[in-house]
Amino acid sequence: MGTVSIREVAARAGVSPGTISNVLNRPERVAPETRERVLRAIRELGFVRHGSASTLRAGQSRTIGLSVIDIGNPFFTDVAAGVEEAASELGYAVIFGNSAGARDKEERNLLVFAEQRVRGVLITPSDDDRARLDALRERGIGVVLVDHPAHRPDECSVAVNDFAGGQMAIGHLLSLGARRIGYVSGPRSIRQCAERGRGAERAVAAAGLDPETAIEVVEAPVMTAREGQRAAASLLASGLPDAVFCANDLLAVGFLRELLRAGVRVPGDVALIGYDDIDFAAASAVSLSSIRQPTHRLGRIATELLLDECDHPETHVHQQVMFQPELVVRESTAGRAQAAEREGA
Amino acid sequence: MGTVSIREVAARAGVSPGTISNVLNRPERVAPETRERVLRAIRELGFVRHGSASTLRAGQSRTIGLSVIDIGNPFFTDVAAGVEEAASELGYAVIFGNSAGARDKEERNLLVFAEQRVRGVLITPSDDDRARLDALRERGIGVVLVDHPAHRPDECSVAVNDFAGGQMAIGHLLSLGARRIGYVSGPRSIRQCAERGRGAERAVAAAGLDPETAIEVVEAPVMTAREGQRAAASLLASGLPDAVFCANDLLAVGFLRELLRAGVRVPGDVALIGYDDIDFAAASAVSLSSIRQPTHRLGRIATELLLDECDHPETHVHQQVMFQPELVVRESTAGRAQAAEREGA
DNA sequence: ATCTGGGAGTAAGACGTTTTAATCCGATCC
DNA sequence: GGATCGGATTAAAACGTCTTACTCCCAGAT
Repeated sequence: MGTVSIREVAARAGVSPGTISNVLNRPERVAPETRERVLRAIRELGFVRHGSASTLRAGQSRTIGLSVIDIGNPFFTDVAAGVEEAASELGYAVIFGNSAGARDKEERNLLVFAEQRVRGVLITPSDDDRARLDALRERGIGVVLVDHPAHRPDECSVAVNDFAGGQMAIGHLLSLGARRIGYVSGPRSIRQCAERGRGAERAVAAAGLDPETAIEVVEAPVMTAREGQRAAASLLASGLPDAVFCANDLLAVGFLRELLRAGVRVPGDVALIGYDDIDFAAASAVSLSSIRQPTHRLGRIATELLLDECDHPETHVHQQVMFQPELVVRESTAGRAQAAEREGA
Repeated sequence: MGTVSIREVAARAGVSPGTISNVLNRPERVAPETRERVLRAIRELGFVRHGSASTLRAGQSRTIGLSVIDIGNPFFTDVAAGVEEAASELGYAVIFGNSAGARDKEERNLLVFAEQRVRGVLITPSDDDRARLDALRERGIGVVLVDHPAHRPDECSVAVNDFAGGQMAIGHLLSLGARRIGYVSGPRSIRQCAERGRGAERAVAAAGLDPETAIEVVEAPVMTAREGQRAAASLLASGLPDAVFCANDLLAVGFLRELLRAGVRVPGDVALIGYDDIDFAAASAVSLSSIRQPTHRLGRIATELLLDECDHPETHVHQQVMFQPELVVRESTAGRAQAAEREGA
């Protein structure tokens, strides 16, 4: 087999196996010319360290696990890209699992992570059951929650303030003069959707309106463009509000399309705002206002927190990072003047 | 530490460690009631097999590596989802790396895979250098090319016929009566773009036209919606063709947007077709015709081929799977009658 | 009664690395 | 010149699992 061990490298360089290990892990303890000789031998023999042997003996690996709810969703894709980037820079490999929102698949992912003795786990939990995560921690595996604020002070989390995002979206629509507002939500069982909805209600109340009457909620079973279209159709039938807030951009894109096809002008007749600010938001027929989340950074920070927790447990302080989302105004909610200005540009 | 070894399970169940290993790996060799006793002990102690120890001793792991060019691209995301799904079903974990098209990052990914002693590697190579892949094979690590046809009979690959896709797209535009056609390409250095372009030329030639004059090529430096808009602006200035083929849907979406904003009717004035059939294709202002690729299946099949190669090297026959893409006609190229019919629906 | 065969389980030695304690050796100090 | 020190290196024992060869024991055949 083409598999070269540390022992053969040692023989070639005329030193003991322990020295090879030192060159690999604490090069400063090895005399420069010995080190050089060893590195040459490594190169010549094409030696690659056996990660499993290393993990076994050292008791800790250089891998982390990432379990997300839906890799097909651009939001999670961006997060994953951030994770991969940061992990790779810090010398860690990423084992990746898609839970698809299914509890048992999530559990399988965690089992695989435990078997691989990953250093830590990044997870967007699909429910509020923390027993499994605590079980991991007892095994010495760090856990950081992603896009899910921690309830407890003894765990790290990185999330974006969905409540504020909801407020922000509705505040913007109100500032345009809207008084009757539609909220196209995903399943309320999804924490993010519920939070955004609560934020929306708060904003309406703060403006002195009654949330019960000012907001009309449509709950879509899944957050896809198709469901957005369907929601639009149903609102078209029952009477359109002044403005609409969709719980994500996929819904908003579908919603927009149905409006345009029905001859409704956006933002003239109805103002529309989405959530996530995915790439397509800027590219749709009427460019879409949205609430931007720092997705890539979310992934990066989560990874850095996790590895800090793992590598420096004594100095590490648990943090519940909460990013603020950001309003991005485009044509779908631009005032007439702004719209005209943009058309000209 | 919360780490329970096979030995403690053995003590609890009153058997030897070897028997635990047998229960885990060849349960049929163990008497039913002993097996039951062992499984109970495993449950009670919360034992989780140490994957690294297992890999070290057995000489082979239950992980595969996946290196893609751009995880932000929905095409690769879908492929990755297919890979994860298949691997998970077959009991394998996926280590994931994003090469971002950079040679050195790709190399780093492969090094990590080699250190982890992955069973095999799925890779969309960013260039044609096969030396590194052959080096992996010499180490006993299987390799399957993804979205890249193999040049040699001794390796597996899974790809989609880009040449045929280009032909198909242009054939469709020609059948609508188009005679001057624009091709908005990505960088020609990307194999897929070049192939689709070659297919386009062939289709034009087959129709008795001169590719040189019938096709106007615009080469975008990156394949984003923004670049699509820019390409549209430049064609608007220099005179629009009858129909346009974009090398992917991101370009097409941007292109479409710019046309609509300029008051050009689609498909009335210009017919437009994209490539990939991403979710948004159906949801854009004028729903977009496109060339669909079986992305998810691409990932699945690649994984299955890889694991077949790894698990049954003696019976495995190398395959170069070439999927055929599929034309999806929507409004952006629909004939007037079809368009009217769809509006009604 | 002895032998044979086979099913069930065990003992012990790898796998390749890391790490601890020990060794070696030349330089420095008194 | 002997003792001491400290840097560089080594020997050897782990880490947890799998696997090979072996033992044990009982059922069935002779």
